[in-house]
Amino acid sequence: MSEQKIQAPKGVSEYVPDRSNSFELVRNALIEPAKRAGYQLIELPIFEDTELFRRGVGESTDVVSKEMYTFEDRGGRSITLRPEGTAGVMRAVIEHGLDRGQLPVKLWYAGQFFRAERPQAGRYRQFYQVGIEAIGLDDPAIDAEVIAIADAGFKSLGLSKYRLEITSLGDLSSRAAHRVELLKFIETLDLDEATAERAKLNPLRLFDDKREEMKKAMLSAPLLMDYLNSESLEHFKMVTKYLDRMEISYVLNPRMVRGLDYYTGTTFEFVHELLGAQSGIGGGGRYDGLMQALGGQALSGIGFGLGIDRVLLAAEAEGIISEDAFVSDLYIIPLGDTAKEFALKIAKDLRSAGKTVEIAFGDRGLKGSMKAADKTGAAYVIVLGESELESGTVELKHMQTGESSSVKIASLQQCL
RNA sequence: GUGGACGUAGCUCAGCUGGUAGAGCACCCGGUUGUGGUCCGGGAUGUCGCGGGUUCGAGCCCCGUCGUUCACCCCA
Repeated sequence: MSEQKIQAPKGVSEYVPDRSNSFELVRNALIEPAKRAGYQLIELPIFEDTELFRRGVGESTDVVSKEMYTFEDRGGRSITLRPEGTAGVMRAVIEHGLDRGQLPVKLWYAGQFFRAERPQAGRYRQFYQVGIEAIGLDDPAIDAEVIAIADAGFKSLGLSKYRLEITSLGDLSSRAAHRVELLKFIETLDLDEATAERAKLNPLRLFDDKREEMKKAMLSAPLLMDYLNSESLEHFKMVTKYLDRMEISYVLNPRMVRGLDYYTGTTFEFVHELLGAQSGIGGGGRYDGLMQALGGQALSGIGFGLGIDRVLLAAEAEGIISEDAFVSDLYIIPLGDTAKEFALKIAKDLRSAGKTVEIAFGDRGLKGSMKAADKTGAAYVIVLGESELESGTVELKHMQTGESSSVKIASLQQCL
């Protein structure tokens, strides 16, 4: 009688071999450009005080109002599994006084995030992101560089079927002016109950409605872009100028909507063409009031979050990723117990010299072991038997050509 | 949260109008005793997601449940 199988919780994304190789490749590719731009790792807890997200992300957002994994810990504290990265980073920056040194503070992170949504292709309850934050200066050149870093990650993977959309959400005064006009406009529309409810929470949301009739109705809606004050407009123009200079192509999307309340000014999104409804592979923007809202000084910041799961899906959709990432330099087949002892020792020494070495375990016979060696894709194979142990010499077989040569065990390292 | 589709060996799937399960790939063993990828032969494998119900009898019908998937919503 076997026990009932336990399944993974609903909607989590898991990566097991061989696909995990692709996952690792994607994650590292997305991190690398940030490191090269001088960003440093910040490793943070996966759960935080619930209040952090209420204040940081915004009470009115869907993320906070209905998608958080919140629970009480044993001390009666309200804890929430992080639904996004920026709020936690800001909390840590303030708590550790990182903003007291030279600005901007430049940080990167990678890890899993949690949102209790209905799962769908590219949308999971536990998902992975790589993100960066540049805090403390509102130089538009930083905005451009942040965008360039994200773009470089996608490009290094070979992605091409995506586009960068950017806009500016302006500063608080620009937004307030626009909001008045937008609300006036929305009043003239005949909305169903659910849509009216959404409009109440965030009128900008209506720009994102997928229904044709709504798209049409919103065509004549007042655009935030047209309400930017001179400062905001100037900042945005500089950002696009820098992007042009770096030859990063983008499309202006004055109807872009973001789901987190803290965004101000420069805002962007990377959209992939081959993905389904969940086509955003990354996005981010500037946030002016966030640090202050969390009890820190009034510094601005900008950052992005890139979805590793979705970038992997996109890379697979473009057919630019292969799973066979792991290949050993040498595969050792020991015949007999004494040989096994030597195999372990040889493998250990070669590994500490930087070689990737595998051993055939389980006494399965030479033929089976050769098959196993073949499957791992190892470059070379040696068989360790009595005669080899006596002579201290092995036949080093190159698997692709099938040719082999006699090599002293002591000098294996130089031959791999 | 709302609506639709789906859930059979590790994987991809077949299974006619209900009669207690199959293919391909993968896996293991062997093809004269120490050398792989091809070929040939042999083999193991499933509480047909789970729980109820209808029926003489259910993988096929009904209900529930869990999960997957697609769209909405939202977003990475």
